[in-house]
Amino acid sequence: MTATPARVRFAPSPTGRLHIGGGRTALYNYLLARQTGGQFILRFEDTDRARYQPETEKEIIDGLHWLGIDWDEGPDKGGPHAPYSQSERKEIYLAHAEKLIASGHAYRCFCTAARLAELRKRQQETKETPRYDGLCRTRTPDDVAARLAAGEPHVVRFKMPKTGSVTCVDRIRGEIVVENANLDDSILVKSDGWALYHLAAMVDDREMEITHVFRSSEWLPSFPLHVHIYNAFGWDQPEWVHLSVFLKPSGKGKMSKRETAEMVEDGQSIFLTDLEGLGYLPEAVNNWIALMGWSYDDRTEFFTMEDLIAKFSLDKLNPAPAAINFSKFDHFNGLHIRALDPDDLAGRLLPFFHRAGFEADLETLRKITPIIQERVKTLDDAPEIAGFFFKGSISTTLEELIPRKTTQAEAAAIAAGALEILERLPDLAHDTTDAPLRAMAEEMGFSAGQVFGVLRGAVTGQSVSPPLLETMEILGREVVLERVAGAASALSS
RNA sequence: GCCCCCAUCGUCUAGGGGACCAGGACGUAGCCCUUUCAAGGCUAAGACCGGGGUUCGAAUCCCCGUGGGGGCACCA
Repeated sequence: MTATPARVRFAPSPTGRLHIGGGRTALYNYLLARQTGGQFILRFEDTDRARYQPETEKEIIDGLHWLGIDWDEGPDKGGPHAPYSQSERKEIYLAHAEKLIASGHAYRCFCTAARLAELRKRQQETKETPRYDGLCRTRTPDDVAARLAAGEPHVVRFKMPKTGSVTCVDRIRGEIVVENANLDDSILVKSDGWALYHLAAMVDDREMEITHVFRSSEWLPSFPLHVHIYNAFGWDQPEWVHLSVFLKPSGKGKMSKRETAEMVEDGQSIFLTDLEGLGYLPEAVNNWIALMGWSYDDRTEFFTMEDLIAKFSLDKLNPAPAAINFSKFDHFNGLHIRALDPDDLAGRLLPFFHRAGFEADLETLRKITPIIQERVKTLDDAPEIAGFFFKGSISTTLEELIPRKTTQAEAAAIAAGALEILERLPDLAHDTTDAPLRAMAEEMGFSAGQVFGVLRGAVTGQSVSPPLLETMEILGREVVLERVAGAASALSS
């Protein structure tokens, strides 16, 4: 797909943790930039100094890097339109606000916060739509000058036309026509001199030559305002792309702060920087979130980053909100785990064994990985399944040593018989142990399952394990014989 | 209350007038494979929100209703 290079940006505000919704917005931006050979820009919208949380800037950067998303311009690496943090661009916004005032598209408003609160309260009581009543809209230049000279605090408001309508074009939804009479005189610059999103983001997108504005559909209500602002400056509109929001798994509304916190306690999370620790692969996260609101065709669902870059298309974006589906997430994680080169997987597994308290080494893990690769859904499953490989000794209960439909005496006979066979074999490679053990089962009148069951319990201490013969091969002769002997004596007592 | 958006299986979705008694995926159930557990294969149940139009013909286009979602800050 060839297109003109897109200049896109991900512009989070460092006021909270980065979740999968933001991750998806960043991903789509990134995909379009890489697909078209354009640029992807990271910008921090940190004009709200009260809600600013510096540590979330690092979290955003770490989260995006983990996903494999990198940017061409940003606060941490500069670029032709630096600075890339809005807190450093205050004067630019102020200058633009002045332009708007001069051209009659904005005005200074001296109403106090108290009056505004009072106004809003009254409007709510009379069930009117809460909005500014326009008191300062018609002040004379002399009046304004006098108040300015007196140092009266004021904000700058957009002078919304009272009549007519505005047509907003969204890439996903098409034309949205809104009556100007329904729109408010929104504040553009606060009394402390900081620009609000409405002004700052528009100015930055323009200055940074952004071609496609990806943002959450939560912005749809102020979309008309933003179109008006662009028009007031005489600028051409960018492509506006309003992404549908993510709904909680039940599909009933957005995830609340409290619910996301509860989720973390339950060992699940929508925060990017939690997902790594929970054993998810960034490849799976990308695949999963890319498909929430976007599709390729009627059957392809497995995508690598390269696939996504090649196949992403604005035309296939879906306007409807999507409920988060964690079981599908697990499914994708499994697919990507199985698609990994085993040595690569072993390297990713290592920290999970260490964290679970096992003194695992990469060399042994590389031997184990092929037999557990298709058994783990998340990386943190692995120590549970294969931790016994790194235990000096295992403790088994009689229950674990006796398979179903088998008596203790039978299990004891199996253990003793198997021990005898294994001791005589030159090595415990899985293809040398296979035939003798099966032959023994037949001679003794047991099913292979019974024999393997006893040995599984003896060797792994678990009733569920990776394939037994391969497991014994990796464990080694000494350990296997010791454990089987231990089981034989336990069973015969 | 007002404004805006959306509407296909439980969930994510394909579908853009006839190719659809609606396809795929997750999940669920069953079977096969099998030393356990997985993985894999096969099968099953499961949806076009309702009502009007337009049309020879509508899941697809239009209108109304209903339902769901989002927003109404000197937050973003």
